[in-house]
Amino acid sequence: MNDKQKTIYGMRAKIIKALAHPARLLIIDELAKQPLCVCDIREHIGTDLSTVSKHLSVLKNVGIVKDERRGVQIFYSLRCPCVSSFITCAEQVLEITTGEQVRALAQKRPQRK
Amino acid sequence: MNDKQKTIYGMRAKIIKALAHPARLLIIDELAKQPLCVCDIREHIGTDLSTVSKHLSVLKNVGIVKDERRGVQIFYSLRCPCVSSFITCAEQVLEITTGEQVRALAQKRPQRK
DNA sequence: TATCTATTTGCTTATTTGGCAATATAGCCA
DNA sequence: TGGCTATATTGCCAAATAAGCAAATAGATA
Repeated sequence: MNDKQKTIYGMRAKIIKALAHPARLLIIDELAKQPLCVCDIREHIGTDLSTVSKHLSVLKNVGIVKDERRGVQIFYSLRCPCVSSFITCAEQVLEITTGEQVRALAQKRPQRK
Repeated sequence: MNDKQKTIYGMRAKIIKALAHPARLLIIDELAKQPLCVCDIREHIGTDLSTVSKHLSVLKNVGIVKDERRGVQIFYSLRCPCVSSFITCAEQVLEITTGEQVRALAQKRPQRK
């Protein structure tokens, strides 16, 4: 991996890493429906407000969400809706693997290939 | 976030986390072209063989790749090609953000909104 | 100024990563 | 069959990174 590749793949990984957390995936799911303020999101996640804020800043730093102040509240929304496709794909991987597990369990007898 | 959501989003995050590393993204990119053995991948990445093997096991554990022995070598391939779309989406996010940075730099004067 | 909302900072704990060395595994050949 | 070799994996450690909570800080509005 040369320097150019390191840069490119490093930047991509940074974005994907920002999504690689249960709370942040939930945030993405909710923001895909509508923009929300921090306290709204806090209710969905159920952790400390500062934790929510940190997750949002992670997503904001890599450009996945944007924020906009409306009075005392700050609303977040998706800047790039395609991130929802991450979840779809993750679901497909899950289906493939769990599907195979189910089939493997069902095949207690030697299978005819 | 209730228990069911924790499970669902946890599983999804696990899959996405498996992709959230520069070396593993490069592996995905290469495997999208053709199946490769560990030593082939090692040449692309340029780290210790054991490191490559670990990355592959991370991908295998979540079901993103599968392995198959051919003679003395073990070939890895994508089990779910949709993971390539992660990279495409990451590119889009990058374009949006870097595009905005470029525009922001170009606008040294106050902009008419 | 008082209050409501959100962010930042400091700190501890937990997780991830990469390299080295040791170990395991399968194929191949005498 | 038994041993040899090429290939791949695992264990262990140190360094780097991330997560979560709590307290302090900032910004808007009445």
